[in-house]
Amino acid sequence: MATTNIKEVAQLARVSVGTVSNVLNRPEIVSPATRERVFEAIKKLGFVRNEVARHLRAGRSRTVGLVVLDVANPFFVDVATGAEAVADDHDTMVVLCNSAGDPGRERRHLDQLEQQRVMGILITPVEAETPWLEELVARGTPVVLVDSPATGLQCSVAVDDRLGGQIAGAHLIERGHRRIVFVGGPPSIKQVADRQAGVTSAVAASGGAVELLTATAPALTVAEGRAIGERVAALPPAERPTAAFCANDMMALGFLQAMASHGLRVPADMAIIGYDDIDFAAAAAVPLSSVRQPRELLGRTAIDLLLEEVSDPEQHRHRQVIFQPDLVVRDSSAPYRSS
Amino acid sequence: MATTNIKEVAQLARVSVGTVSNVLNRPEIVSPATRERVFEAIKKLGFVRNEVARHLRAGRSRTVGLVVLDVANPFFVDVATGAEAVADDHDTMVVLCNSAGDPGRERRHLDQLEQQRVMGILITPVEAETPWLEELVARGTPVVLVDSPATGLQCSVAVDDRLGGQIAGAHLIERGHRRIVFVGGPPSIKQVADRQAGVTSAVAASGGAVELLTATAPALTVAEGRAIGERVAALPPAERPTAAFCANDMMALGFLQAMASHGLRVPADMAIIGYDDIDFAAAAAVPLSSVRQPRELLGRTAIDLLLEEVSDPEQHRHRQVIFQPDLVVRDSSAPYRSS
DNA sequence: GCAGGCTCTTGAGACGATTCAATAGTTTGC
DNA sequence: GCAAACTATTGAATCGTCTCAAGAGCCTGC
Repeated sequence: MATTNIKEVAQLARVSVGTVSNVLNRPEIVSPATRERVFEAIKKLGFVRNEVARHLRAGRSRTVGLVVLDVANPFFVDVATGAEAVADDHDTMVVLCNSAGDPGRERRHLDQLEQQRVMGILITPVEAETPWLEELVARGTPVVLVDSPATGLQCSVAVDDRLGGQIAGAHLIERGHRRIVFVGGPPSIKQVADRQAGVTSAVAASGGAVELLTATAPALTVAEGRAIGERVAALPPAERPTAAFCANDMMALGFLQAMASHGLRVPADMAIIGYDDIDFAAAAAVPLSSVRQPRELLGRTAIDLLLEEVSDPEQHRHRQVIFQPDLVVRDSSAPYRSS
Repeated sequence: MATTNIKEVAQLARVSVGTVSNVLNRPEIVSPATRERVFEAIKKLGFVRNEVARHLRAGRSRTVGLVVLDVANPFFVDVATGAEAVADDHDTMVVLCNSAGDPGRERRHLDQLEQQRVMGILITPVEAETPWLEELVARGTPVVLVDSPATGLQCSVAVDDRLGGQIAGAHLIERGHRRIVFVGGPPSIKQVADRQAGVTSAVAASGGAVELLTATAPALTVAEGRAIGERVAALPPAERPTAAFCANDMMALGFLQAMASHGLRVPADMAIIGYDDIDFAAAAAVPLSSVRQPRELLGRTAIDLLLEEVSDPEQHRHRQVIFQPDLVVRDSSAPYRSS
């Protein structure tokens, strides 16, 4: 451990600790000669500031927690990248925490972050109901919900998932599909529920001509997408849907793999549309159509809101920012032709 | 900010701060009645321990920094996942930092981590020469090099990249390729240099029958892989290599996309082999052959070494752990047939 | 020569939790 | 009944830094 402290520096430079602190924080008020001596002592001892002590004194840290549902999902990595870009400009550190869709892990991370007195937390919650979060906010840690609209208790940034689902559904229906499966995850995740509601409303708008099936998995991963794909592929052709709308691209990629391994052609036998438009979607076996979200912008906006709240808590009014998704059509949802 | 402190709890429970601390840390030595009163006060006030103060007092934290070359590369996400799994079992937090291949960013992250007095740092350095790192170690922060063999100054975990390159090269040669391009990144990155050395030695072993070209990019990303792919695709067919060995899967995916957009068939016109075997490699347009590394195991082993060093610095001897890569053959490197 | 105004520097008191020697109170053993 | 042993609690010191009121010099102007 770098164990040299400001006191040793002060001794070596023959000044008081207060002066060393001044050299570090307001060098202009220290005389050049003294400043030089202090710098030399710092260098000689290899002194490194103890940020922990500074925080304790200051009462607040320059760290923001970002709790995401799945670090393995590039969507969240992009959100994090956006947030970090802004944080960098504000001398702030972002610590990335992975709840992996597990409320227990989420809670442990939140506890840890609160105990560390982070400046604030950006979070994509596992569940729609978030009593811990509300307590945490009540105790004074600012929170911004990411990719999940808030109830007014705090700020949030989100993309209109209902609209996204609707766009995806309308697209598949327009392409001639009459039997569509929604490949989703736990409906407790707000985004999943909304996307499902969106596709459901698109189907309803078709006036009964289109049938919507639903498959749910415990997590939005490639493996779960593949598992559902296996089950769908195993259906007798007459019962099998001709198109799948997946709750995210990870699932879509897994679903796509299952189609391939069962000899089903995409999009001829099965059209697929994903969600998020992660970079890997375009590089997939069959380039994936997907509902695109402004990933980095979500992260940037979230931390902007947080920094705004922190810098002027009195003036701050909570805001709910909502972005629009848009559809990226690639090969996986080419027009339906009955074989 | 959760601003209630141990003192207020003590007042409300009508005990001393020492007793509150005891309730928190050694509840068994406090009488049940007192303990209960303190718990009630804690609950009533919504008291949350200040980890910063604990840390200051204790002098050491329960946090480990993990500095990676590229968070957008799932390889590193998997390494991080492995490390976090072990950390979880030791009540330790992993802070993920992204150097993005930029020495400046790397240095800023290292400074930050040192100032926060983290327990130790796991890092995949941007450059082979690492003077800052050595100073950091000299000042007392334990460091474990990840995916990069150390010089003996500290522990390291790595995969034999030279062997990996050799395996990939031998495989392509065995498949009949006589003109191979190495799609690499900055040679300052040790892994890249080693993989290149490996393929070079495989080519040398062929006794002059095989020609090896080299393309380098400033970063190991999908975009850079695509850019190199564009250049290679533009070569006259006679000069064009028939196989590409990419420094990692991200580049391979980009390279693959470029082939597709130029109408070159993989593997008929161009065989491709990647490195890392990330999950997306199997889901690519043409499933990618790749040199597999034990990704999570790297992370687990790295933090194991770190925890070992921290828990008993006297006894600890630095170790260099080296794993073996193995080849995963998929469609992208099917046998070469002259068109 | 001295008041008043500078410029630097100092030193003490937070910040919030932990630790430990000291103390008060209770039980046990004989 | 009293010393010894034990239990429960206290209070002060400590970790490393920052802040700020106060002080020490020094200069300037009259």
